[in-house]
Amino acid sequence: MKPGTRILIVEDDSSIARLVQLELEHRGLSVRCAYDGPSGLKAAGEFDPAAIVLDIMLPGLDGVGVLKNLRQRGDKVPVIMLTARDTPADKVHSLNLGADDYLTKPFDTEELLARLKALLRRVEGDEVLRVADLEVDTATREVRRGERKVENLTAREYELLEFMARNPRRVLSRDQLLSEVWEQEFGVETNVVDVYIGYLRKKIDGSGETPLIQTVRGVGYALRKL
Amino acid sequence: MKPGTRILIVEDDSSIARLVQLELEHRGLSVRCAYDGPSGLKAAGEFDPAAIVLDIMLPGLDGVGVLKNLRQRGDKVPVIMLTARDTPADKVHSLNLGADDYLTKPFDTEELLARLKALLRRVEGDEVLRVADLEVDTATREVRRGERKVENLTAREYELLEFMARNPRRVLSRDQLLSEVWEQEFGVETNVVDVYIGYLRKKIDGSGETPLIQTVRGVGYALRKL
DNA sequence: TCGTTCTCTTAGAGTTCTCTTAGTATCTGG
DNA sequence: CCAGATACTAAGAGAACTCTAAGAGAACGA
Repeated sequence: MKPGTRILIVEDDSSIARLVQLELEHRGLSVRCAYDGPSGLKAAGEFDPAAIVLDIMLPGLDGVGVLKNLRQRGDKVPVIMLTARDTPADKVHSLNLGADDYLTKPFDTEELLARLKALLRRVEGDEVLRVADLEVDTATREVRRGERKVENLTAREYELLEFMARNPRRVLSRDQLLSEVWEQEFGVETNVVDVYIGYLRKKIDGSGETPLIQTVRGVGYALRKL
Repeated sequence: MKPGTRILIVEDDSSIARLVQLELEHRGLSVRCAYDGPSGLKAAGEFDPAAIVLDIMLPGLDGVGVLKNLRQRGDKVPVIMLTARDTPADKVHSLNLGADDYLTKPFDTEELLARLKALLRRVEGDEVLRVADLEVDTATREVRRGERKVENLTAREYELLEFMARNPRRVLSRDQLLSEVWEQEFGVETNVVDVYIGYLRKKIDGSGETPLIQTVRGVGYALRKL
């Protein structure tokens, strides 16, 4: 998530809104809050957020109404819906019409963060990362090595590769990879990074090409031409 | 986290300060403590730390005041705030003032370490150290001597070279190198430094170039053009 | 539900690195 | 120029590191 990315929270319970705001700002995001449907809609226009966290239950105009309105005026901003546990099923289903994700209250802030992150990644990163003749299309998650298309990367393998491609040439320590790709605190004793590097090598470097994934003994790994 | 990185702890509870100090020093960091706001400010100026761990509650001048002062005089040193209770006002306040992260007491030392590490990584950046025609890229750990790329430096060799490149022209004693690169206490009887200087010379100075690694008889070694 | 795929752990083999030892070379002061 | 001090080098043992195969359990999809 790029620092300064704008997030709009539309939520009538101001203490929940506040909590979420603090957590997001802590991550470097720029946050604005609205406390009812109409002002939420207005803020969506003026603030031009990269994503919206939208409560279903709202005074004035409810979340579904806000969403419908947004889509009608052609706004494709990604939206995460917050639904109370007892929200009728048909309402939840109607989310499929235009929400990108939803969360049931009460929710874990970590959970919201994770989904937001995923959502933003889908939207903000339509870059193609290039390292030597390796291409990683972050929008479609397609990977090519020269002419050859690399198929069947699993989710974890892809994330590892993308992170490395975002930091080309740099030597990345196992701790760094663990915390960035696996979101584990460092100090955990595991060799899962080594194993996944092995998997990637089979798929990326495994067809007689000059290897791009380098081991830096005693430190970690780097993605680069030798 | 590079060994020898200077960290300043400003915390009035000396037992907490002590605990943190011990943990950090154990990781090879160089730590100084201050126990009130004004002396914290002073230490920030004199000690020139790479990061500051700053308690909000302090006698004399509180953490927010210290931070404000630092920023006013243009000091961009990264700061982690320690907040006693989970007071949102404090969080927001300090983050707005330019704190880089915060932790709520009581906190886990591991947690602090993790955040410190992340912070330093963000700041430390990718320097390229240069001594004469020798280049040491600390991000990629690539080393060049003029046009020639120096390959196959082992971890220890690289660390020694990087440390010397960070202290160019300075004569470094064996004890100094032992404690900074090997993290050994003084007085150990070993000639491992000599041996590694020898390895480095083969790889750095070994191809007919004018030698950069000088022996200073009776004292130690220096990295410099003669 | 059942079978498949994915993730992560474990453990052992092979490799590379580190550091010690011991012997040789070089320097310096007298 | 010699003797003692200091620095350098080669070789090897043991430790540390990395890679891989195999498999258990979780997650996923039909």
